[in-house]
Amino acid sequence: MTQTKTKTTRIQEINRGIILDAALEVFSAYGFRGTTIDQIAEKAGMSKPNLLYYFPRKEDIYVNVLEKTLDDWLTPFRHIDAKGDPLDELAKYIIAKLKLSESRPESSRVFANEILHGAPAIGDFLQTHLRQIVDRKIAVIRTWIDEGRLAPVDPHHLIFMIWATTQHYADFKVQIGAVVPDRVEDEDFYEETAAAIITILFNGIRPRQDY
Amino acid sequence: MTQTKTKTTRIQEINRGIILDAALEVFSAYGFRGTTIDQIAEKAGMSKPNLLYYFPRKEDIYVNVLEKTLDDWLTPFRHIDAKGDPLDELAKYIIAKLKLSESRPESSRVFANEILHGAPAIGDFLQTHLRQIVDRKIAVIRTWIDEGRLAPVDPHHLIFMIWATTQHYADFKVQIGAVVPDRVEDEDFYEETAAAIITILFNGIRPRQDY
DNA sequence: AAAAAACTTGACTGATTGGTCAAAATGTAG
DNA sequence: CTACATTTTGACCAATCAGTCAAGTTTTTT
Repeated sequence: MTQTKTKTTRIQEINRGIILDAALEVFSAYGFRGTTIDQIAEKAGMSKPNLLYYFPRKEDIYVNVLEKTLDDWLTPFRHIDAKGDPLDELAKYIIAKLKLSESRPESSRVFANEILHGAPAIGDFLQTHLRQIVDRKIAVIRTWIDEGRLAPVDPHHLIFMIWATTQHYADFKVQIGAVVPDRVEDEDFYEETAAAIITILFNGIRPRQDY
Repeated sequence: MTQTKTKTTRIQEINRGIILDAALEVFSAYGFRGTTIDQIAEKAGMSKPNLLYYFPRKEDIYVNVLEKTLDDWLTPFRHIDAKGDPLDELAKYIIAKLKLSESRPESSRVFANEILHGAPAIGDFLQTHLRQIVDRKIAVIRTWIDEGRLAPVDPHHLIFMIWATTQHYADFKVQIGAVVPDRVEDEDFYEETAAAIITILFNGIRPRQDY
């Protein structure tokens, strides 16, 4: 067996982690081109050549960061459970994504930036893996609609709306902060946000008699 | 009167326009740092020094492009009319924004990219001008709600939801294309999208007896 | 038609930056 | 303790790129 040895040492594991954490912050703030290896190295507390010892190319760091963020991003989506109550499941999903937007906005931004620029690094992933997962959830939503447990809406656009809205609170935070400067710093802003979004999404904005 | 002469010639007007059009495309694809002046110059069909004759710094081009996109972006929002029917006005706004996402996605992307990276060039604008416009529309929405012509939802979050969703179709086009590859190329995809979004937003996704 | 103003560009320059290299320092296995 | 592998870094290189400059060409004015 010509096995390429891939023994990962303790130091390697630690340093790769440090580098990826530092890189996430820098990439999220400045984008791929706007980020310099020196910036990441400084934030990671090591020399540039040392960093390049762990990730030989700038792109390697970027791809690794992206893979991590993709996972963050998709995990709550995967957790949507066909057997659960439709509204509960979607509410849970929205809350989970908003919580992520709050706790790890950098992650969301790196992802958004990649898509915005045409997904040069993860285009393939989107067309294969993401599409597959989405197809599966689309089927779940259709079933819910067929069973009369959800209003008859277009599943794709429903998903896009939820993605867009939850993503927005991480990616456009600066804009939100400029428009509602007082509330955005509140401890419970994200809970208030979740409640507001869920209310609108569930009930719509058309006035009803029964209020 | 010490008047600085600002006589704009015909050639200046034409060339500035050509440059800004070219720059919009390049900035939207590669971001500020990712764009080189040479790229813009080539796309504009002129030499780099000539381009710099019209806009002395790279940032000048960028700021000018941003101002144009901001205008695109805000015009439909300004058109929301307090005297109109609430649902009609919001539907019109959604349709206008989606139409823009379709016809000028570059514009939307440059704007998104700027916000994503913390709005270094237009932060002030957001905190003053944008905030003012938004405050005014928030008041309109509150009035509509008080009059019982709109369900009692949080006006800020309603606006954010609409912004997020409509923006999404321009900014995340690659992702949408990966997930619904067949439909996205259709002539009437944007009309279908508008209809789906409006349905969800107006009626919500909670199933009702009266279907 | 001549002079002035506006426009255009080839050839540079200095700064930045992704990546290399060889040598030193540190860790580890026997 | 010793030999070997792993980790670390200062010094460096080549490419890229924002911006300059001086010399030319074209357009406008008189």
